[in-house]
Amino acid sequence: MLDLKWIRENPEAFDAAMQRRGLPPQSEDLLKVDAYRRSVQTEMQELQARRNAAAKEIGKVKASGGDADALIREVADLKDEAQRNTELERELQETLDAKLSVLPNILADDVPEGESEEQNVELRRIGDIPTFDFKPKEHYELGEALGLMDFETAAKLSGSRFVVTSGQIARLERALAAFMVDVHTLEKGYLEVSPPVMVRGSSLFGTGQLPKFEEDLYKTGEDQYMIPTAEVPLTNLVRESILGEDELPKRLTAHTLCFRSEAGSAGKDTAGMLRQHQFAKVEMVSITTPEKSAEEHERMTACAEDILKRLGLAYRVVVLCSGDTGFGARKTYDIEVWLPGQNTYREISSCSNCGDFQARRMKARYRPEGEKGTSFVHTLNGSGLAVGRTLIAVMENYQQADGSIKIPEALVPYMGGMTEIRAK
RNA sequence: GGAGGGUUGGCAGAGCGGUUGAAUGCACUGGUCUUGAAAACCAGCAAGGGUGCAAGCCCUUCCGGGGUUCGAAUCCCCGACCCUCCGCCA
Repeated sequence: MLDLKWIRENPEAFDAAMQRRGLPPQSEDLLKVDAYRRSVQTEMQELQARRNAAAKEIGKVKASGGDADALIREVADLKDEAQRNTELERELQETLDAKLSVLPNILADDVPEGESEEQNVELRRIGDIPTFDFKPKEHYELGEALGLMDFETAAKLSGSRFVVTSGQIARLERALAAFMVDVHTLEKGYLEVSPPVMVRGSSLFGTGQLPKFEEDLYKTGEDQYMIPTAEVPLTNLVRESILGEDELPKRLTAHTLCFRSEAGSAGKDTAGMLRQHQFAKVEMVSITTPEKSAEEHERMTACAEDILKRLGLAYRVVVLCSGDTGFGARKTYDIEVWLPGQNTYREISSCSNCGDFQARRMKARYRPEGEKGTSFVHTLNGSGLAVGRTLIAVMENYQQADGSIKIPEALVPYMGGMTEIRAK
């Protein structure tokens, strides 16, 4: 949510910011409603003040045994007027909220201009792309040949975009998640959290998935949804709270399942387990001060990168351009891992600095040391990493000519000492 | 699912329908004292919003929404959540 006061004071900057998002200028429309709302509010407050004063007066008169009838009649009139005013004010407030809640975050100054992912800017490539003296297969070919990955049965059970893994592939996925969480908690200072994977609408509003992106979510009840990412419960952990500056930064990580309806991506990545309705992800969330959030963004991205480095996977980091940056983010780094089977880089992590955008929506504040009052915290989130996609990457990058898969060294302890997966 | 109890400021915890935005304690901030610190003592300390150059003034908020009343944290109704007991159950 954007700061209306800021829009009021910087209408041109606001319109320019929206233009970067491909949206028409709308400060005029917004501020018109805002000005009207405030005039109604001021009027209402004056009525209220008069009513309060009269009510107190009545109390005094009555206490001293006087006759307060005239005053009582006057207040009754004020009340009707105030009622109508309140109604109008509420309508205007709702209009304003509806408009504000679908406006995307203001992009950071250093986000490159561009319309689509084509204009994302590559920042660095790390690791050596592996070479094969045979044609590398895609993960699902490998998995099916091993008899440990079954899409047809999954479709029978659940429909398209599901998979059943088994045996050492299932174990490998579990090992990956455990490895990631261990690195983040034992080495990077994140607190492991096991949050609910079903949340209320208000939580989704807080992180920005609602009201705009409801069709991407699975709804399980009147006001209950499956989470599309653990960013939602983790970030909402601080909703409606006022933290001490000494509690920041808060670094949280969780290994959870995520659920996405993938509405609108029909026909995209239909083969294999690249794009599923249900997938595992290790998520990182940081709650920081405004001064520290940019630095924290780099740190978080480095934490995600470190997982790839330790798995010996080649990757590149891109900064998303203005047209590709998500609704709630000021700036986003995508990490793309090399997939030999596809002969290309594919997204495996996305690290975003949301600034105070989510904090404003969920009223998450802190007390800056040495200052009076409170400020909104900054929130960041990043995958560290998408577990299913990491499984894909390991399978494809560590495949051997006979269809077996070597286990990356870092994972061997998590695989009970096993060094490769091969068909029996 | 059935019965009852609860939800008050950063936390704990009072609160008769009428100057209660809310006692008290803790925490926090400033000061006195001290070589320094601790302790003790004194003082300050809710959030959001409107208006104003400013000082300030005003409004809202005691889980949320309705209602009663001249006036509600206090009374009534609905909802959410929490707790206890019973039933069912992974």
